[in-house]
Amino acid sequence: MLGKPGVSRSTLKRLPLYLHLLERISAEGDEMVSCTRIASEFDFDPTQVRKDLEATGASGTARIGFRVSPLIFRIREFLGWNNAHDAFLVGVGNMGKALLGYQDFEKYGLNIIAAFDKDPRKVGEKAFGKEVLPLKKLEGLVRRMHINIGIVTVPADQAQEAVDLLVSAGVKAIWNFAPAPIRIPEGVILENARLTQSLAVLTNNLTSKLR
Amino acid sequence: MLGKPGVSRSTLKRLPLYLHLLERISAEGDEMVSCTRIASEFDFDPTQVRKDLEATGASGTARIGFRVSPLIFRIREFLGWNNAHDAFLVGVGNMGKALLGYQDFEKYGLNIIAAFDKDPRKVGEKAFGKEVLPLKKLEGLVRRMHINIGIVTVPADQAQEAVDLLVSAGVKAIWNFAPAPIRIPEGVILENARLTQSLAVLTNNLTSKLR
DNA sequence: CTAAAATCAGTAATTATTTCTCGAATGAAG
DNA sequence: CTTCATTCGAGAAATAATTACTGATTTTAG
Repeated sequence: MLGKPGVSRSTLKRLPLYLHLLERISAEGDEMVSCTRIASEFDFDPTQVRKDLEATGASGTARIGFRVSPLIFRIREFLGWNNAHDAFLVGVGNMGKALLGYQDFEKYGLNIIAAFDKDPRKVGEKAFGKEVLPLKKLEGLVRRMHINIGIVTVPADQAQEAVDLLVSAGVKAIWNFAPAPIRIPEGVILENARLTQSLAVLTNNLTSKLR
Repeated sequence: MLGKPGVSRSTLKRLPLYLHLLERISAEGDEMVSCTRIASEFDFDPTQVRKDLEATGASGTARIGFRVSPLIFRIREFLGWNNAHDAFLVGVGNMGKALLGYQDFEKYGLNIIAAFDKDPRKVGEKAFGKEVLPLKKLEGLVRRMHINIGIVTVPADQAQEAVDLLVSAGVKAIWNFAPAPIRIPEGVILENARLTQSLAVLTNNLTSKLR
């Protein structure tokens, strides 16, 4: 029902891929889908797809496959995307603004309520309909509004500071975009979303291809 | 000298982390560093760090560790970050703009030369000092300027189209930010930088923690 | 000069992840 | 009704990644 407790990171990262595909399939009117079909879209192994789906608690029927709509629901449920999580964002630079302007987070269960910045010139602005507040208001608002997620889009050298502030205010999870090693207390979730990691894979592949 | 040929994705993704740390260490004036120290910053296993560094072709001396500057150079060389790669970006939305405005790509060997967009209203603008050109100019310019990297920041339903255009123009690698399964011909490199994957890990961890 | 501690480097063991294999179920075709 | 092809599901095997172990090396301390 709830899906397995300890699912691997790799599986977790493939689930959104399946989800996007399933939504497209659903929009096209198909009601059933097989792991074979999903796998072929991504050049994955069908068994891998089946195991991934199994992890969410979904089950299919032989020869037919999975019903698309319940499968979508199960995956979203498993990822926690059916219920919105409120979040605060710290650091209204380019990346911060991009995230603030990203409409689709709603679909992914993420609701960025407000943004914070150190720079007084940025405070007071509205960025994509969201208010930019001074950092010193952060702590009180996190507590009062029971915010669980802090998104960190400040420069690397200010990242730990921003994280510490969010954590001490009571945030349960940090989504960090700064390229700096972050330390957090036991029990707080840290997820790093670092473009440089992805870029590293690309440029390494490219240079070894070119030489 | 050149580092091993087939290095795992996991290793490749840890290297930028080490690099950022090493640059900080270097800025603080330290000339030597041990794997033990690097590992402790990230709570990694020291052996893992040693193997990762080994993959770049670096070598250290017993009891002392690695010299910081040559190590930085080796990692950057291995990642292909010492020589700039020219890139075109397609899709000047929020994410596109964030990438265009990101100064630090220069450090990572990425040089975004120009941006392209379908929308005539966006064409002609300058986004962060870079010109926004109409899509129909893309093909010719890729060829003429020998652009190797295409960055795709269009909506999901236009992603394959944008990729096809870039690939047929001769781009060797695609850095895709759109949440859609992309098909590319053999020999072209595809690297997906999808925030939703990272978010999925976070929200799943958070919901299983909260329930 | 010797002993001790720290670290690299190479190898082995462990663990995690992916892929393969097989039996049962189901619908379609003849 | 029987046969066939497809798929799920469960477990086994294979592969990949991480972690542990051992010996060699080098500095520091006594």
